[in-house]
Amino acid sequence: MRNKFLVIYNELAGQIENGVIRPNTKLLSENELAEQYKTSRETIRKALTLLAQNGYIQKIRGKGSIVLDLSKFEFPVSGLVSFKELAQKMSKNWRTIVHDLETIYPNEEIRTHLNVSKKEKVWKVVRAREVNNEKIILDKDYFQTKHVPKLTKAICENSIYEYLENELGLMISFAKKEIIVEEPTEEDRMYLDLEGFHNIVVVKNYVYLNDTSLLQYTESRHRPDKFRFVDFARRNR
Amino acid sequence: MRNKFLVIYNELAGQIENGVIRPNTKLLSENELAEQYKTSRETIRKALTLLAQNGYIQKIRGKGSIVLDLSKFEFPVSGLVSFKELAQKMSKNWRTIVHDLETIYPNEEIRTHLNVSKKEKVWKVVRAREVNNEKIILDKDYFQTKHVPKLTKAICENSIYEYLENELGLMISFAKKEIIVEEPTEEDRMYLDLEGFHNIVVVKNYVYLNDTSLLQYTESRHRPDKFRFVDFARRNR
DNA sequence: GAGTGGTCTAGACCACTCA
DNA sequence: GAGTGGTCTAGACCACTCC
Repeated sequence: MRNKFLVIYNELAGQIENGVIRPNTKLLSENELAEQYKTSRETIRKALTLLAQNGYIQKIRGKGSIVLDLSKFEFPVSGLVSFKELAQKMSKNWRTIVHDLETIYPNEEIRTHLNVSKKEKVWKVVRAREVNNEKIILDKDYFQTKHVPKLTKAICENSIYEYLENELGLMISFAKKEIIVEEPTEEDRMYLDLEGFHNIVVVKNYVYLNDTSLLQYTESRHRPDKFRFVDFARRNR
Repeated sequence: MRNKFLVIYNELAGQIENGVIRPNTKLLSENELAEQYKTSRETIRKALTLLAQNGYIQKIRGKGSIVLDLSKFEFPVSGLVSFKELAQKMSKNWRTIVHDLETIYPNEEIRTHLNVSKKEKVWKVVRAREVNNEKIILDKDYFQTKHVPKLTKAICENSIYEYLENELGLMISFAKKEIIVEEPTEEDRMYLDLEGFHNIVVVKNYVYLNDTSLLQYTESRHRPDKFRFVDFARRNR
């Protein structure tokens, strides 16, 4: 992290999170910050733009940058967050149970989702997520074998994301999420503690790499009472 | 719209949408674009960054900017989109039925959501949304009266957002969305065609103005079979 | 009118990709 | 090594807010 603007971003973000810079106060002006960090104003602006995009501040022309009250916006987890990160943040007791881990010749549905040919094998991973002794999420993942040569039970029980990014060096760049509600399937009833719920919240997730190729298709199937999705949206213009 | 980078953004976005620039091809390089538009490279970069953020292109260092296949990512409506915009985009038959339009002294729940005092009145608007002759969404809106002095049935039947932004000149800057699933209330059963569904998808929406003050709290209650939410997330770094 | 953030410039150096 | 996008600079002018 030798990017100047990232260093400044992280320092300011940390100070806001720790209350060193208090909500509803104004940040130093861009010119003052440029002087303080001995850098150009454009670099400061890059850091502040990031802060604004991530919900730390609100920039107001002619006035300054106001520090937002983070506690009002807890967990803008919209983006790309793994179950492990999330579970740890909420400091819950959690466990992952791997029900299936194999390479398969995909059926037509998966082929269209993953955009692969009949002849290509894909990884299929089925995992149940248990939080506070209740199995409430069923994750069905499909990966391109050309990007993921090896996968073990241990990796699936920990975090596949960590493995892909840190071990394999894959660069995940963007994802498309779709949220819908369905009837539970037999598989849902088998692997989850459904307790009579009549619906399942399905989060379909398409994960793309830096070179725009599709890496993964995931269906995350949530028990409706334990589902919560938070999104933080800014007007672009 | 005299911002150079916005003009360039809109021109390129339009060309991508209309297929003039085809998916999976490369954009001209930043230097070439700077020359073509007779501007500096940083300005081109601003336009391209916006294109990338909105899912039009993927920038790859050392290679170039690849045009993404928009049809794969239809409707990245995540952000701040009104029901009217959405319904018109899907070109469905739609209708809005206003069930309630009044100013009230808010109860405690609304007071915490809107962060107002006991003495302040707020607007309460209850509307059912009918699409293809089925009432599938119940919208409950609460507005600060200090920002919205007047509100009529006609406005509520059309688009409150349009009124706030175009008539009142309010500058909406960001919103926090929360999606959960609940049991239907009596009100849901009364105003919606629930047809035996046991759950309601609730989208809670907090809308903030440019000066960081809270304008509106909305609960959008969807029949689960007609609910669909699409989100497009980029890794920030 | 002083100060703020928003836009724009022309140039520099870097890290990366690909032939 | 030529070309690409990523970062950074120092300076300019603008639109806006507030006194």
